[in-house]
Amino acid sequence: MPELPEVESIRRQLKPLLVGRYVTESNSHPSDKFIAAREIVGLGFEAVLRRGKYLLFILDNGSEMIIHLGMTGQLIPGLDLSDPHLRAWWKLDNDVILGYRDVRRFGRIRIYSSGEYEGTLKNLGPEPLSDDFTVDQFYDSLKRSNRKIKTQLLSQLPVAGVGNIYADEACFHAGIYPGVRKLTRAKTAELHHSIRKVLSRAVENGGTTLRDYVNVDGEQGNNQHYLVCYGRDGEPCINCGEELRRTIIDGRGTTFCRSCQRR
DNA sequence: ACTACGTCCTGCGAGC
DNA sequence: TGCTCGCAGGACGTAG
Repeated sequence: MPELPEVESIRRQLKPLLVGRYVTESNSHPSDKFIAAREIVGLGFEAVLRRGKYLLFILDNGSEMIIHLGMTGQLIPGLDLSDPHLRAWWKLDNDVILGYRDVRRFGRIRIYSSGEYEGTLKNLGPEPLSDDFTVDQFYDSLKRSNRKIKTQLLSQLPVAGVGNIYADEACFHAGIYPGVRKLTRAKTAELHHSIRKVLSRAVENGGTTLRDYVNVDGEQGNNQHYLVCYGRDGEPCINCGEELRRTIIDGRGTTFCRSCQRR
Protein backbone atom coordinates (compact mmCIF):
# COMPACT_ATOMS: atom_id res chain seq x y z
CA MET A 1 0.00 0.00 0.00
CA PRO A 2 1.99 2.97 -1.17
CA GLU A 3 1.58 5.87 1.25
CA LEU A 4 3.39 9.20 1.32
CA PRO A 5 6.96 7.83 1.78
CA GLU A 6 6.61 5.28 -1.00
CA VAL A 7 5.07 7.79 -3.40
CA GLU A 8 7.76 10.34 -2.56
CA SER A 9 10.49 7.78 -3.26
CA ILE A 10 8.96 7.08 -6.65
CA ARG A 11 8.58 10.79 -7.42
CA ARG A 12 12.25 11.48 -6.74
CA GLN A 13 13.34 8.73 -9.11
CA LEU A 14 10.81 9.54 -11.79
CA LYS A 15 11.53 13.25 -11.98
CA PRO A 16 14.93 13.08 -13.76
CA LEU A 17 13.62 10.45 -16.16
CA LEU A 18 10.61 12.49 -17.24
CA VAL A 19 11.25 16.22 -16.96
CA GLY A 20 12.15 17.60 -20.39
CA ARG A 21 10.79 14.52 -22.16
CA TYR A 22 7.57 14.23 -24.09
CA VAL A 23 5.20 11.37 -24.84
CA THR A 24 5.23 9.92 -28.36
CA GLU A 25 2.81 7.06 -27.84
CA SER A 26 0.66 5.58 -25.09
CA ASN A 27 -1.99 3.02 -24.33
CA SER A 28 -3.99 1.71 -21.41
CA HIS A 29 -6.36 -0.84 -20.00
CA PRO A 30 -9.90 0.09 -21.16
CA SER A 31 -11.17 0.73 -17.61
CA ASP A 32 -12.28 4.27 -16.78
CA LYS A 33 -9.68 4.19 -14.04
CA PHE A 34 -6.79 4.22 -16.50
CA ILE A 35 -8.06 5.38 -19.88
CA ALA A 36 -6.95 8.99 -19.32
CA ALA A 37 -3.38 7.76 -19.70
CA ARG A 38 -3.95 7.79 -23.45
CA GLU A 39 -4.69 11.52 -23.55
CA ILE A 40 -1.20 12.93 -23.13
CA VAL A 41 0.45 11.89 -26.40
CA GLY A 42 2.43 14.83 -27.78
CA LEU A 43 2.67 16.55 -24.40
CA GLY A 44 5.86 17.16 -22.43
CA PHE A 45 6.62 16.76 -18.72
CA GLU A 46 7.51 20.01 -16.96
CA ALA A 47 7.56 18.75 -13.38
CA VAL A 48 6.82 15.70 -11.26
CA LEU A 49 5.24 16.69 -7.94
CA ARG A 50 3.43 14.92 -5.11
CA ARG A 51 0.45 15.78 -2.92
CA GLY A 52 -0.27 13.21 -0.23
CA LYS A 53 -0.33 9.87 -2.01
CA TYR A 54 -0.96 11.43 -5.42
CA LEU A 55 1.69 11.87 -8.10
CA LEU A 56 1.21 15.04 -10.16
CA PHE A 57 2.74 15.19 -13.62
CA ILE A 58 2.73 18.80 -14.78
CA LEU A 59 2.37 18.90 -18.56
CA ASP A 60 3.44 21.60 -20.99
CA ASN A 61 -0.09 22.50 -22.04
CA GLY A 62 -0.95 23.52 -18.48
CA SER A 63 -2.84 20.36 -17.59
CA GLU A 64 -1.82 17.71 -15.07
CA MET A 65 -1.87 13.94 -15.14
CA ILE A 66 -2.62 12.59 -11.66
CA ILE A 67 -1.75 9.03 -10.69
CA HIS A 68 -2.89 7.37 -7.49
CA LEU A 69 -1.17 4.01 -7.01
CA GLY A 70 -3.98 2.52 -4.95
CA MET A 71 -2.86 -0.70 -3.31
CA THR A 72 -0.53 -2.28 -5.81
CA GLY A 73 0.37 0.39 -8.38
CA GLN A 74 3.95 0.49 -9.67
CA LEU A 75 5.66 2.78 -12.20
CA ILE A 76 8.49 0.97 -13.94
CA PRO A 77 10.66 2.22 -16.83
CA GLY A 78 11.31 -0.59 -19.29
CA LEU A 79 8.45 -2.75 -18.02
CA ASP A 80 7.76 -5.67 -20.33
CA LEU A 81 4.64 -4.82 -22.33
CA SER A 82 3.53 -8.44 -22.09
CA ASP A 83 3.25 -8.20 -18.31
CA PRO A 84 -0.28 -9.40 -17.51
CA HIS A 85 -0.74 -6.66 -14.92
CA LEU A 86 0.31 -3.78 -17.14
CA ARG A 87 -2.50 -1.20 -17.02
CA ALA A 88 -0.97 1.73 -18.94
CA TRP A 89 2.25 2.78 -20.63
CA TRP A 90 3.86 5.85 -22.13
CA LYS A 91 6.62 5.88 -24.72
CA LEU A 92 8.98 8.84 -24.43
CA ASP A 93 10.90 10.66 -27.15
CA ASN A 94 14.07 8.80 -26.09
CA ASP A 95 12.23 5.50 -26.70
CA VAL A 96 12.07 4.64 -22.99
CA ILE A 97 8.72 3.12 -22.11
CA LEU A 98 7.28 3.91 -18.69
CA GLY A 99 4.87 1.19 -17.61
CA TYR A 100 2.12 1.39 -15.00
CA ARG A 101 1.57 -2.00 -13.37
CA ASP A 102 -1.29 -2.54 -10.93
CA VAL A 103 -2.32 -6.06 -9.95
CA ARG A 104 -5.47 -5.16 -8.04
CA ARG A 105 -6.47 -2.16 -10.19
CA PHE A 106 -7.22 0.03 -7.20
CA GLY A 107 -5.14 2.83 -8.67
CA ARG A 108 -6.38 5.53 -10.98
CA ILE A 109 -5.08 7.91 -13.62
CA ARG A 110 -6.78 11.25 -14.24
CA ILE A 111 -6.17 14.39 -16.28
CA TYR A 112 -7.07 17.78 -14.82
CA SER A 113 -6.71 21.24 -16.16
CA SER A 114 -4.49 22.93 -13.65
CA GLY A 115 -5.96 23.04 -10.16
CA GLU A 116 -9.39 21.74 -11.18
CA TYR A 117 -9.26 18.83 -8.76
CA GLU A 118 -12.16 16.72 -7.59
CA GLY A 119 -12.87 14.35 -4.73
CA THR A 120 -10.26 13.59 -2.09
CA LEU A 121 -7.51 15.47 -3.94
CA LYS A 122 -9.60 18.63 -3.90
CA ASN A 123 -10.06 18.53 -0.11
CA LEU A 124 -6.66 17.10 0.79
CA GLY A 125 -5.20 18.19 4.12
CA PRO A 126 -1.78 19.84 4.46
CA GLU A 127 1.48 18.13 3.61
CA PRO A 128 2.65 16.54 6.87
CA LEU A 129 6.32 17.32 6.33
CA SER A 130 5.75 20.96 5.39
CA ASP A 131 5.32 24.01 7.61
CA ASP A 132 1.65 24.07 6.60
CA PHE A 133 1.03 21.19 8.98
CA THR A 134 0.72 22.80 12.39
CA VAL A 135 -0.57 21.58 15.73
CA ASP A 136 -3.14 24.38 15.79
CA GLN A 137 -4.56 23.51 12.42
CA PHE A 138 -4.44 19.77 13.18
CA TYR A 139 -6.26 20.23 16.47
CA ASP A 140 -8.98 22.37 14.88
CA SER A 141 -9.43 19.90 12.05
CA LEU A 142 -9.73 16.83 14.29
CA LYS A 143 -12.06 18.67 16.64
CA ARG A 144 -14.57 19.25 13.86
CA SER A 145 -15.29 15.55 13.40
CA ASN A 146 -16.68 12.86 15.68
CA ARG A 147 -15.15 9.98 13.73
CA LYS A 148 -12.48 7.75 15.23
CA ILE A 149 -8.99 9.23 15.10
CA LYS A 150 -7.61 6.56 12.79
CA THR A 151 -10.56 6.97 10.43
CA GLN A 152 -9.92 10.69 10.34
CA LEU A 153 -6.27 10.16 9.47
CA LEU A 154 -7.19 7.77 6.66
CA SER A 155 -9.71 10.29 5.31
CA GLN A 156 -6.80 12.53 4.21
CA LEU A 157 -8.68 15.58 5.53
CA PRO A 158 -6.68 16.59 8.64
CA VAL A 159 -3.38 15.68 6.98
CA ALA A 160 -2.38 14.21 3.61
CA GLY A 161 -0.55 11.00 2.84
CA VAL A 162 -1.16 8.82 5.90
CA GLY A 163 -2.42 5.27 5.19
CA ASN A 164 -2.99 2.20 7.28
CA ILE A 165 0.65 1.43 8.10
CA TYR A 166 1.71 4.90 9.21
CA ALA A 167 -1.60 5.58 10.96
CA ASP A 168 -0.97 2.59 13.21
CA GLU A 169 2.68 3.53 13.70
CA ALA A 170 1.88 7.15 14.53
CA CYS A 171 -0.89 6.26 16.99
CA PHE A 172 1.44 3.77 18.67
CA HIS A 173 4.27 6.26 19.07
CA ALA A 174 1.85 8.86 20.41
CA GLY A 175 0.27 6.40 22.87
CA ILE A 176 -3.18 6.93 21.37
CA TYR A 177 -5.84 4.25 20.96
CA PRO A 178 -6.79 4.55 17.25
CA GLY A 179 -10.50 4.12 18.01
CA VAL A 180 -10.75 7.17 20.24
CA ARG A 181 -12.85 10.06 18.94
CA LYS A 182 -11.51 13.03 20.83
CA LEU A 183 -7.96 14.08 21.66
CA THR A 184 -6.71 16.63 24.11
CA ARG A 185 -4.57 19.39 22.73
CA ALA A 186 -1.50 17.74 24.30
CA LYS A 187 -2.28 14.38 22.74
CA THR A 188 -2.90 16.06 19.39
CA ALA A 189 0.56 17.59 19.61
CA GLU A 190 2.04 14.16 20.29
CA LEU A 191 0.23 12.67 17.32
CA HIS A 192 1.37 15.56 15.13
CA HIS A 193 4.95 14.91 16.16
CA SER A 194 4.60 11.15 15.66
CA ILE A 195 3.16 11.50 12.17
CA ARG A 196 6.10 13.66 11.12
CA LYS A 197 8.56 11.28 12.75
CA VAL A 198 7.28 8.06 11.20
CA LEU A 199 6.82 9.60 7.77
CA SER A 200 10.16 11.38 7.61
CA ARG A 201 12.00 8.29 8.76
CA ALA A 202 10.18 6.19 6.18
CA VAL A 203 11.15 8.65 3.44
CA GLU A 204 14.79 8.41 4.56
CA ASN A 205 14.50 4.62 4.41
CA GLY A 206 13.04 4.62 0.90
CA GLY A 207 9.58 3.46 1.97
CA THR A 208 8.14 0.27 3.43
CA THR A 209 7.94 -2.96 1.43
CA LEU A 210 5.56 -5.55 2.85
CA ARG A 211 4.58 -7.23 -0.37
CA ASP A 212 4.14 -5.16 -3.50
CA TYR A 213 6.02 -1.93 -3.12
CA VAL A 214 9.10 -1.46 -5.27
CA ASN A 215 10.66 1.79 -6.37
CA VAL A 216 11.34 2.84 -9.96
CA ASP A 217 14.49 0.72 -10.02
CA GLY A 218 12.52 -2.32 -8.89
CA GLU A 219 14.14 -2.22 -5.44
CA GLN A 220 12.34 -2.77 -2.16
CA GLY A 221 12.21 -0.14 0.56
CA ASN A 222 13.99 -0.53 3.88
CA ASN A 223 11.50 0.92 6.36
CA GLN A 224 9.73 -2.37 7.14
CA HIS A 225 12.62 -3.05 9.52
CA TYR A 226 11.66 0.05 11.51
CA LEU A 227 7.96 -0.72 11.99
CA VAL A 228 7.21 -1.37 15.65
CA CYS A 229 3.42 -1.82 15.53
CA TYR A 230 1.83 -2.47 12.14
CA GLY A 231 1.84 -6.16 11.24
CA ARG A 232 3.25 -7.19 14.64
CA ASP A 233 0.03 -8.66 16.00
CA GLY A 234 0.89 -11.16 18.74
CA GLU A 235 4.45 -9.90 19.14
CA PRO A 236 5.60 -8.00 22.24
CA CYS A 237 5.21 -4.24 22.52
CA ILE A 238 8.66 -2.63 22.36
CA ASN A 239 7.72 -0.38 25.28
CA CYS A 240 5.99 -2.65 27.79
CA GLY A 241 6.33 -6.20 26.47
CA GLU A 242 2.59 -6.87 26.33
CA GLU A 243 1.35 -8.72 23.25
CA LEU A 244 0.17 -6.36 20.52
CA ARG A 245 -3.45 -6.93 19.53
CA ARG A 246 -5.21 -6.67 16.20
CA THR A 247 -8.73 -5.37 15.81
CA ILE A 248 -10.92 -3.90 13.09
CA ILE A 249 -11.65 -0.18 13.17
CA ASP A 250 -14.18 1.04 10.60
CA GLY A 251 -13.35 -1.93 8.43
CA ARG A 252 -9.57 -1.57 8.56
CA GLY A 253 -7.14 -3.89 10.29
CA THR A 254 -5.55 -2.10 13.22
CA THR A 255 -2.70 -3.20 15.48
CA PHE A 256 -2.16 -1.57 18.85
CA CYS A 257 -0.92 -2.12 22.40
CA ARG A 258 -3.72 -2.43 24.95
CA SER A 259 -1.44 -1.18 27.67
CA CYS A 260 0.33 1.76 26.00
CA GLN A 261 -2.64 2.92 23.90
CA ARG A 262 -5.54 3.18 26.28
CA ARG A 263 -9.02 4.39 25.36
C1' DA B 1 -24.32 17.49 6.98
C1' DC B 2 -22.21 13.77 8.93
C1' DT B 3 -21.11 8.92 9.90
C1' DA B 4 -20.97 4.04 8.73
C1' DC B 5 -20.66 0.59 5.63
C1' DG B 6 -20.48 -1.70 1.01
C1' DT B 7 -17.83 -1.94 -3.36
C1' DC B 8 -14.11 -2.53 -6.37
C1' DC B 9 -10.10 -6.23 -7.55
C1' DT B 10 -6.93 -10.17 -7.42
C1' DG B 11 -3.28 -12.98 -5.17
C1' DC B 12 -2.40 -15.38 -1.36
C1' DG B 13 -2.76 -18.15 2.73
C1' DA B 14 -5.54 -20.72 5.95
C1' DG B 15 -8.22 -24.63 6.36
C1' DC B 16 -10.59 -28.73 4.91
C1' DT C 1 -1.91 -32.52 -2.19
C1' DG C 2 -5.32 -29.74 -4.21
C1' DC C 3 -9.14 -27.12 -3.79
C1' DT C 4 -12.32 -23.40 -1.95
C1' DC C 5 -13.01 -19.39 0.41
C1' DG C 6 -12.21 -15.30 2.93
C1' DC C 7 -9.06 -11.55 3.67
C1' DA C 8 -6.27 -7.35 2.54
C1' DG C 9 -7.16 -2.12 1.78
C1' DG C 10 -7.69 3.61 -0.56
C1' DA C 11 -11.03 6.08 -2.24
C1' DC C 12 -15.57 6.52 -3.51
C1' DG C 13 -20.62 5.50 -3.68
C1' DT C 14 -24.65 4.80 -1.10
C1' DA C 15 -27.60 4.43 2.86
C1' DG C 16 -29.31 5.94 7.12
